[in-house]
Amino acid sequence: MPDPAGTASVDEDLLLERQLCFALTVASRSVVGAYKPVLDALGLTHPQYLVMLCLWESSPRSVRDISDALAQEPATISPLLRRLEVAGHITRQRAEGDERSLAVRLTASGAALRQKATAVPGTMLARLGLDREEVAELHTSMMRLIAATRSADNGAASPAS
Amino acid sequence: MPDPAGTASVDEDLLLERQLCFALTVASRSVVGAYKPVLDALGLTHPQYLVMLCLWESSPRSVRDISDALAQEPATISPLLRRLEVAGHITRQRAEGDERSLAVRLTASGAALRQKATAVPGTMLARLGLDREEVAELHTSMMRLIAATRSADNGAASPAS
DNA sequence: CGCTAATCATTAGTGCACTAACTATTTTGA
DNA sequence: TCAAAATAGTTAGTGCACTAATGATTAGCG
Repeated sequence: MPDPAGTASVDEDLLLERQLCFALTVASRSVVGAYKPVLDALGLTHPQYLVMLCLWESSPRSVRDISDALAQEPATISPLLRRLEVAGHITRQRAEGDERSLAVRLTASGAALRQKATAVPGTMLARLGLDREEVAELHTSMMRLIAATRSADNGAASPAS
Repeated sequence: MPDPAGTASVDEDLLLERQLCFALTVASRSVVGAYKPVLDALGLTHPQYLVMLCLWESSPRSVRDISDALAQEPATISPLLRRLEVAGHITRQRAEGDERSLAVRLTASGAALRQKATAVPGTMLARLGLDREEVAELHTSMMRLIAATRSADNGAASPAS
């Protein structure tokens, strides 16, 4: 059984491996955790903050539109929007042209929250001790990873059909 | 402290900002999602896979030991271990020396699963189209980010500006 | 027109991750 | 020695993220 050249790296891969996906999930959780005290001041969770960023860019948007922008399922966004409505930041009403679609719209309160949020990015850069250049590098790496998973989905999913 | 030179970039930051934390969370979800079909063949979720990696490295471990290794709360690990026990991969019994502690131990089934898991790292590298060098670079970036959040927790919490 | 397809949003159900509160064991120190 | 503090693990409760199924509305086509 023991292949001198190959099996040695297989065992190491089960360690190295842990560093790849593991470091990524820990980094994600850690960064989101670092946002928490800052976003607590706004009364938002991190996913809710991302939705608000979406709406601050353009206000009447459908659920599908938001879920596409955030790369999440509509089923994930739905209850999240309900909480934002309860908090008074958005309204939810059926769209005029298409009664299937929902028009998610900022309230005055939701629009006003944007002013307080303008301080968040700078605060986070300071907290993490990063400059914009480092952030840009990390962003590039993440986008490459995301693109890699997309090609993985398309290419390796079902070659037999 | 509104700096006149900086105010122009504040609006842009609310877009750029989204690229930082947002790209990280999307990348994390995407990579975990890419693992799913591979880990489904082992009957493991991604967090369960990480626990098994832990135990394949050393078998009788306490809950606290595992939770430290994975940087998660014991309350997160606890129900996860219960499912792994139901699946027959581990046993849970009180430690001999300290009745408070739990000895989490691989079963024969759990140890055997390691053989099938040895193929996972190579499969994932191929699926993502990455080589070990790129993985190493990404890992370095993630570790720097994680370290940055740790210093953020320690340093920036108390001094009220 | 009327019937079927497709689309939009929601709900049900599973599993993760966290905080806070709780039980059960040590460990400690007056 | 024996009560208080510390430690180990679990449970309750909230929120996210996903898949699959449901209900409601619109679009397409014979």
